[in-house]
Amino acid sequence: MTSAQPQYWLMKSEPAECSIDDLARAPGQRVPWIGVRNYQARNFMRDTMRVGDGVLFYHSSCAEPGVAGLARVASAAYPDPTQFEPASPYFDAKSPPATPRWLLVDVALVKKTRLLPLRTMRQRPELATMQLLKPGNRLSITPVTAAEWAAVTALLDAPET
DNA sequence: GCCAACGTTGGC
DNA sequence: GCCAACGTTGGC
Repeated sequence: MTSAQPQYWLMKSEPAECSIDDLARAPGQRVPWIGVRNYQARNFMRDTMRVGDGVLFYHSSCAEPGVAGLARVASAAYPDPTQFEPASPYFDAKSPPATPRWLLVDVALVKKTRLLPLRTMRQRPELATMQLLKPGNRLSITPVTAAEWAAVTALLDAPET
């Protein structure tokens, strides 16, 4: 079974670090997803993501958290260079250079959308299954089902109410 | 700034 | 391998 079903993800980014506008201004409208230091999120990038997977680009830790755009996975996983940069906040002294602990993928812009606020998402029963909305969720990368993706993109396309 | 949730660390 | 302490996330 090699046929690839489309896969979808939600990826959190602090807009003070990299906003949807920063992504739109980046060379090739593409950025390396630096800074993931959680094994579960790393494993998603390393083991499950494929080039072309859909990404909900989510703004976290900001005044208006929510989905700010659509993107796609643009590379296979490769070592996150910031783990070896002592001046970086993402430096990890324990990561062996020969077998880097932390990986990343490149993410490319598909389109900036209007903001779909977290508070709105919480009100939509069709989104209730999203891992993002589960109590205590902190994972910065979570899988999104095809049904959830369809529901989110439908809300983004719908006129604001 | 608070705090709940939860992942990681390290002593034993 | 247990588990308490600690650190981080991230909404509010």
